[in-house]
Amino acid sequence: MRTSQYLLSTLKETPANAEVISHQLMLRAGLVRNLASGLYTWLPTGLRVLKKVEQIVREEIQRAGGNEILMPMVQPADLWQESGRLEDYGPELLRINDRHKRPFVLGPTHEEVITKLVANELSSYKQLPLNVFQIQTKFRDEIRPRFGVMRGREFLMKDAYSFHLEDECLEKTYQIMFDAYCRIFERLELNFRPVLADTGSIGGEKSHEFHVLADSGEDDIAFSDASDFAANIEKAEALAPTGERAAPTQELTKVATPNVKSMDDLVQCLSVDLKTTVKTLLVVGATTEDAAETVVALVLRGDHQLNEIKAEHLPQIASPLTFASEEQILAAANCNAGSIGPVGLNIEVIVDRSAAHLSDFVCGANEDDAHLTGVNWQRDCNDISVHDIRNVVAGDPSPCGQGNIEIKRGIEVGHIFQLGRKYAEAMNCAVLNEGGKNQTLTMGCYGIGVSRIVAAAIEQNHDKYGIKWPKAIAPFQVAIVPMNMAKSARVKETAEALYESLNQAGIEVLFDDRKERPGVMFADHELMGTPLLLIIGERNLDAQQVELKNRITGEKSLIAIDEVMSLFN
RNA sequence: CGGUGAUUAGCGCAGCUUGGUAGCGCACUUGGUUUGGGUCCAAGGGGUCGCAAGUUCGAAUCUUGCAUCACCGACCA
Repeated sequence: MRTSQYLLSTLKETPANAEVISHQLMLRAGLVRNLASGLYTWLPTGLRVLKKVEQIVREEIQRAGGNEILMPMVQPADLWQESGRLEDYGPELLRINDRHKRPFVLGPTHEEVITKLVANELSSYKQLPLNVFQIQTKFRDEIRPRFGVMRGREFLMKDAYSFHLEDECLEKTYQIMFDAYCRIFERLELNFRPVLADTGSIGGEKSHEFHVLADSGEDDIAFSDASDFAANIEKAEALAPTGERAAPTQELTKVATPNVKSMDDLVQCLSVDLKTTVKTLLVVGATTEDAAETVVALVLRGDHQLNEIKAEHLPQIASPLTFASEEQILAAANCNAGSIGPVGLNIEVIVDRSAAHLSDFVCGANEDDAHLTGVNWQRDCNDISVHDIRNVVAGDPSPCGQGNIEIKRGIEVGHIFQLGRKYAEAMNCAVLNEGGKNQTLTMGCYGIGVSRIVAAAIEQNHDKYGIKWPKAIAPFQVAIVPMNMAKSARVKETAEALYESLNQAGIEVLFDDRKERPGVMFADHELMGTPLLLIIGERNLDAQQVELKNRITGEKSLIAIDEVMSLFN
């Protein structure tokens, strides 16, 4: 490709509304352009990268036994009615009507469509297991699209689905896909980790996320510093403190704490360690039939954070987790949010394991501007249940039993689930088993965010000059950069000849035939991240040499023109 | 959806407080100059100042409403 024929749209200045580095560089290097919130056009350079990621994903999923298909992006709402997700999925699901006013949705995922298809196509256990996938545009009407293509509303995703008669078989395919995912991210040369994950709205039993480690990531990942253990913080278990709880030594005392609204205020006011206090949060309880909305108290040590996922998994608590309103708080605790405590509270009290291990602690008195000190479980507050409801923090013992927790940020680029029979049951997806009886299938589902990977790769591979593509996904393998070609016939001749040979050899080469100054060309190629530059100038032509510059290492060397082609063998 | 902020040329911004009919840098076009790291000189083109209403002799500027975009929270590949 010659730059004179190429849509090379680089920007010198950073667009104002791009926050993270990958978004800035994708705009500056001319990979994408914004159309509307969360919607992006892929320009030639970006599309080249996207296609390469897509191809690597395709090859590895095929190697793992996947059959590629392509399902419509527009799906009848009826199907979603059938699975129950028309209501469950919420406003992220974009609903549309056709000209006959028939309801459709824009597919955010394809469990319904594929399950329906398989239900129709398969009739015997002999056809199992089956693994099918597609690489398709998805639409999710995200509440807040951000960070460019990292969280767009429209995005490219590889989604695979496997079907099995028995759970053991699903388990096997799950492992095969797990391995395929590892190979994919290895080929992409990304620094990634598989982590234990919550199954979220898709539902199911076992689940791993694949995260690319980067500070700009939106998820916190908990690692053990002594083993392979890694889990999304949503999922990472906070172990109960070891040893017996210390016996009470203090009297229960009410102290005045005027204007104390937050934990910080409390620590200031009473000069106590945050770790010897507890905070009490009121949330809406699970609604029972014909009963009014109830309120449940959650008690955490002052320095800990509530893990909303863990909390909403408890049967006593409404899902999604909802905090109690001011009126509900007043009604349940007789005070405002800053002074709630578990002592004498007339509602269900759920205490975190760490908070439950405290003795002689400080808490709200259920009376404005007052707290209790010297509080002790059992003696002062008895009717409680203890659960793990907090986020792990760095330094906690790892739940795997080895080492301590470290926390890093990650970008979720893949997610695999063992779905079980949820969709197969809803969509009536069954085959005849060996005994000639109808048997509902069990399913796995496996996603990869193809467009998100492009952004994630940049987050991990850039410097102050621009993108440093991993070789496997660079838009071009090499760029020819001639110095002052307009004035030097020799330079032009050499550049044209090299371009011709590289093209002949099927190497993706970008020939910078613009009439630009060298600095402009260097800057553009560095921004775009082409791994190799062939710099052709009068300076080295007498010796029949050209200069080779490696974008990744920054190394420069001279190479005989005759040797150039051998670089690509 | 809640909180915050923005919207003036393709991009980045100034002008708004104190109303008088729009400017800077980059990019673009033409001519010259320069040619191994974003040259320099000169001349040019390009703007319904997000939209609508109001106040006023007069609105980018003041008022009100709306829209869009972004940031912080809940969602997720």
